[in-house]
Amino acid sequence: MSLRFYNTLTQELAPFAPQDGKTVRMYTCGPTVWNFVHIGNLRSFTSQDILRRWLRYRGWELRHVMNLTDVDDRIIQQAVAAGQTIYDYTDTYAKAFFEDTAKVRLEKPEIVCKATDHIPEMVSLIQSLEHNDCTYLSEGSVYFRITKFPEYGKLSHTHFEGNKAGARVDTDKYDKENARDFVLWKARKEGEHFWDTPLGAGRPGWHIECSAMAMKYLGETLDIHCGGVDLVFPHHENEIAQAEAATGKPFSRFWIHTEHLMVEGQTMSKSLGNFYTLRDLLDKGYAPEAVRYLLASVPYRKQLNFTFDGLKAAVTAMERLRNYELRLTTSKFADGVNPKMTERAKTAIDQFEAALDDDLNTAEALGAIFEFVRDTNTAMDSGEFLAGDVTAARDLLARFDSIFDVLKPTVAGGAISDTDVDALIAERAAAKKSRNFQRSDEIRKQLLDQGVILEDTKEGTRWKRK
RNA sequence: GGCGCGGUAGCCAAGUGGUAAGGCAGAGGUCUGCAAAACCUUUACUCGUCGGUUCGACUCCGAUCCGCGCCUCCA
Repeated sequence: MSLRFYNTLTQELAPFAPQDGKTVRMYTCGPTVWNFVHIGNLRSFTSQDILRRWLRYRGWELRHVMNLTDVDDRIIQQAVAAGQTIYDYTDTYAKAFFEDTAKVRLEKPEIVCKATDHIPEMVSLIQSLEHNDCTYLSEGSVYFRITKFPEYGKLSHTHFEGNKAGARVDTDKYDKENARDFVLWKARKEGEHFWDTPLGAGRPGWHIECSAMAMKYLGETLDIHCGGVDLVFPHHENEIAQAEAATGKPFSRFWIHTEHLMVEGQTMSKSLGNFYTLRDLLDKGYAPEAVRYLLASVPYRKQLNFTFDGLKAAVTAMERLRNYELRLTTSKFADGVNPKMTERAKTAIDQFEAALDDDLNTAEALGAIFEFVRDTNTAMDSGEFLAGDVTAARDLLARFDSIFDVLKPTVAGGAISDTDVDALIAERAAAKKSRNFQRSDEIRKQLLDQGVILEDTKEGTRWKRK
């Protein structure tokens, strides 16, 4: 079976290939840079990172655009409260966003773009819509008239009633003709940041930035557009309306949405006290890779229930894989190649690839890896795993890690150097030889305090960082 | 009310018309100066509930209960 994804637009699993047969043009809705990234955000961004990596694994080139929303109501409020310009205010969080996402090893999209750098593009798109008679002016703001876009609702599969202007709503009482109409350009308000444009002084509505920037960098029809499920309506529905009413072409071929994350079975919210930023978790001592592992391990279309027990389980599971890699690289195996092992590795690769091809089934992909690990560990114990089998096993791990990226520990700055570790291990070996176990254990304890774990094996002592 | 996602062992979770992957936790064992690591055995006669279709369903159909999300800028 070929690579396929679930498309929100068609509500079906469909084979995927980029429209030009070469480069995937993908747009993901990035963060609103008004706060530190939380684990709910990170769930979405992690699933998009897995998608990125899998598309490349499958040989496609990638042109991935992600926006930073750096102007909206909250930002304006917060910036005013902090006595800063919106630029200074959002800069802090934009920087923090990339620091945080780098820690959980999210690849940076090929193009990252800020809303405030694309005001002319947005204005121009709104003008196209004006030209197509899809807009109207009300109290200085420009609105999109959804009656001009009959397909409105096709993404969220909603049939909106009462689309006839004035039929059910006394338009005189409202600034919109229809309750579902949405603002493209907001008239300037006293004390708010604004731009002087042909549309008048004001600032962009929420949705227009994505349509404008996506089309600027990716053309009128994207291959994939991603976001969290909460964005299906109204955000993505409105993006479609704006883009398609302007161009007359499909805005995106695939719409891929990540389900929400819950915390201890409940919606994550500040008021429930179960709201966690990545920084909160790292402050509690969890490795960023463990967070990544946990977020990646549940398929993206399933709600993920985040718990600290789950995070601890992720730590252990990840360590199991790292221990396996360590064993693979440090153990000595008898010469030769066991065809059974070669075959076993091939099966694992097939299963791994089939799982991810199937709408990024990460849980099943992990299952394939763990089964392989168990089987080959057993073979190592029994002596059936030979030196010539190491390459195939390492190749599988490399394929796995090119997607999951959790095997290499994050080494803190100022950590003890490899040579110092080796020197202490040598001293400990001497102590052990003279049966000075007190000194031997002392060294192990000392290294442990510095985040280094020693393991004695038949072939000598091996070590790893915590 | 409308739209959508889901209910599988203590927890997380895959799967499928043919008799329940994997991870974590638990129990017992092997190995071991100790500690790890690793392996073995063990933990769902059962897949929310009730009907139906079928030789056979957890998997298909119907009904029903429960959880979650969206339907006013929250990933």
